[in-house]
Amino acid sequence: MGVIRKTQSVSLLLNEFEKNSKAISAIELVKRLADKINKTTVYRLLDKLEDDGLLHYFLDFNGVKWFAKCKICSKSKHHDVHPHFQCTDCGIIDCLQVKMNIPKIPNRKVVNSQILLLGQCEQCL
Amino acid sequence: MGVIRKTQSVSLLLNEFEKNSKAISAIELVKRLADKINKTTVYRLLDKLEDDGLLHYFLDFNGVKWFAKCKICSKSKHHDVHPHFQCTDCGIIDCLQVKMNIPKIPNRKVVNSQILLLGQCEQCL
DNA sequence: ATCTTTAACGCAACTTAGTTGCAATTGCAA
DNA sequence: TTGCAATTGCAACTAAGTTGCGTTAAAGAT
Repeated sequence: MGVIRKTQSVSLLLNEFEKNSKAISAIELVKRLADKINKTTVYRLLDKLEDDGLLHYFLDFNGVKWFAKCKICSKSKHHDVHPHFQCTDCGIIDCLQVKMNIPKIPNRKVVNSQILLLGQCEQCL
Repeated sequence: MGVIRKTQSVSLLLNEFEKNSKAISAIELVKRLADKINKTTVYRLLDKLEDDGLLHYFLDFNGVKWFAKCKICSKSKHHDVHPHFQCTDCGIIDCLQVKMNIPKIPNRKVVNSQILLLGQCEQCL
């Protein structure tokens, strides 16, 4: 991985993330780009862009993969560990720019975390 | 849902959770019980036991469903919202009996959370 | 103890997110 | 503009989980 060519597919895909700052599910991306990019290519590009630190991903309440733009990540490591918020009514997901305190666990070494908060978003309240 | 009969399948399934207090993935349970209970039945029972408050479930790092015994849940609601810890080396998952502080998010109502901590367990350190 | 009801079960076929192998194409550097 | 490795599309596959339906078996009633 690492080097990535500036192909049409790459810009089409990244363009989807420029529209707004919300996260987008892989499924949704495949649908949106169905007539322009093959499903396989979408998944492969998402993996690559994640690997290169341009996107990060996480799983929603149903185990579906979502992607969002990285803000402070580098190629070598995803530093941008933050919670995500999913609205249980409309399904939308946001990255939350809040710090959460990860407790020390005796006899274990915690190196990463996945935090999904569920509830109702501004629109649905 | 609600009423559950004390069938052989139910006791076989619950018996798996009596062996120790670790969480078990649905996949693992299907495998372990393959020659005694049909796959469909395992999934249906897990759903029902979850519904009845005897088990709770969550998703691991790969989106796989895991189940564990509930300690303070009732039929009507899962109160037992706690983080889970998954070892990235051996894959084992524990329920953590620690309280995590869920931050208030402006303009949103947080009603639930899924927190997965990743790292190395006591055995693998 | 036997009957009756209906929840629970097994089986096969299905759904769907995501992956793999491979041949064809294309970006890009020489 | 040529060569070649990276990228892409296609078709077929994988695997977790679900659905429909006919059969079996708990458990209360007789």
